[in-house]
Amino acid sequence: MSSTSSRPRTRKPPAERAAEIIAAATAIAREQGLSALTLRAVAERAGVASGLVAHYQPTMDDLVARVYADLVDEEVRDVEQVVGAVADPAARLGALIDTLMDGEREELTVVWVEGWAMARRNDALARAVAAQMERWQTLVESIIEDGCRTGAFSTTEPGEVAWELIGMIDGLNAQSLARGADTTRFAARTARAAEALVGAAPGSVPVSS
Amino acid sequence: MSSTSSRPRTRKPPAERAAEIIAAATAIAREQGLSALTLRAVAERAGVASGLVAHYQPTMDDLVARVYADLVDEEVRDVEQVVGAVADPAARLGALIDTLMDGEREELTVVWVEGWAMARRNDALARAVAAQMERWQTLVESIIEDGCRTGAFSTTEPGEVAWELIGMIDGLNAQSLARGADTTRFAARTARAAEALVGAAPGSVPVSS
DNA sequence: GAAGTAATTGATCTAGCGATCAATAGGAAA
DNA sequence: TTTCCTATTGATCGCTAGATCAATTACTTC
Repeated sequence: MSSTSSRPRTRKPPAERAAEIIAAATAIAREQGLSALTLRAVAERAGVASGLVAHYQPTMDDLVARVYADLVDEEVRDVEQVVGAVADPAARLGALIDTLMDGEREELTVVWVEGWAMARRNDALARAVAAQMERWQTLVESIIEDGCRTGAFSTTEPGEVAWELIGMIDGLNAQSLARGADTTRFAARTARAAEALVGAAPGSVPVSS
Repeated sequence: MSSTSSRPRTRKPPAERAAEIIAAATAIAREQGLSALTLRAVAERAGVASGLVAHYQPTMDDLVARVYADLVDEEVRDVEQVVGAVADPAARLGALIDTLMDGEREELTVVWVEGWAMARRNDALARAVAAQMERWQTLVESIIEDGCRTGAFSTTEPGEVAWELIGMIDGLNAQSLARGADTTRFAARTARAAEALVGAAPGSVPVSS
């Protein structure tokens, strides 16, 4: 009667297994937020014993930071692509606002907000949050600089204005998360505010809504 | 040798004790955030057995929501007072931006951000967050309406603009929390954006920085 | 002064967390 | 085939969380 029903073992190359575990963690974070990332939840999702997760990710704090960085990195790349398809700086700024406020990013807003909150108790995550914010800032700053070069925009501090724009958009997304309201209807107004900040003519930054 | 060193009991009127417990919880939340609100931490702070906290606050979720509501309520009243001392609508809007971005409210920004994150797993807190956001919105909307009445502002949707302003300011405060950067230097720029949103003349909303 | 009410205590229960580790077994190398 | 390495397992440790409750005791009432 020694029917110890043990899980069938499948041995994989370490790199592959490690990738699977991170993929499982990323999927959980996307669906349920960073706070749902527990050792056991990730193990179950990956179809693996909890000890194996710990083997590949010695501390959960690091895994959370890694997943956060991966998710935001993916989003930044996505937005870079959307925005890169538009040539005119003003239109590009409009496309940025559009895509960041189209309501399709609520999953990532959860991650973003939880990142802010959890970073206070997780140093690795705090570093990841800071790093990803700077990626955003760099992206936005380059759009503003382009606009200044073509004369569409006019500001002496594109870097600071970029931070301000990011803060605004993040805040509006966080608010829509908390209120269950739609962000889309703020896009046009945000474009007007953005024009004031970058020194563009009123109405020159187009949004699709 | 029956020296069971038990805590000396002090019996108080239920209302007084309940108030003490809430005060202890509020102090912890202010200093360390909402996530530091544990049954035992509150009990220790209040100088009381853990069971007594549970006696007065049957669930921690409710206590967290209550503390959140109290803290934000206090802040709203404070801002109402600051802003109420200014007669001119444009100056009042400037005073609002000033006081919300003077960097003295980092403690409450932590509470605010944690509220967003924790509300997803705490229904009572979610309701409190929604309620407090509406208080802010009402406050800002009334300023905008005043400005429209005097002709200083011009917008057909003061309520929507109020939501937008709140989102912007919250986002910038959250950002400064995450980056460890100063919010103050964004105040002037935020005033420019606010002018665009409420339909005020550029430079008409004054900030002290 | 006695009796009763209820405020208060602290131990205890269940549940979940991250982390650790001896034991097991898959698969490559000899 | 046999040997060896290590990927993998699952039990377990220590800790903290919220919640529960019988026992205790301070205070009110009669």
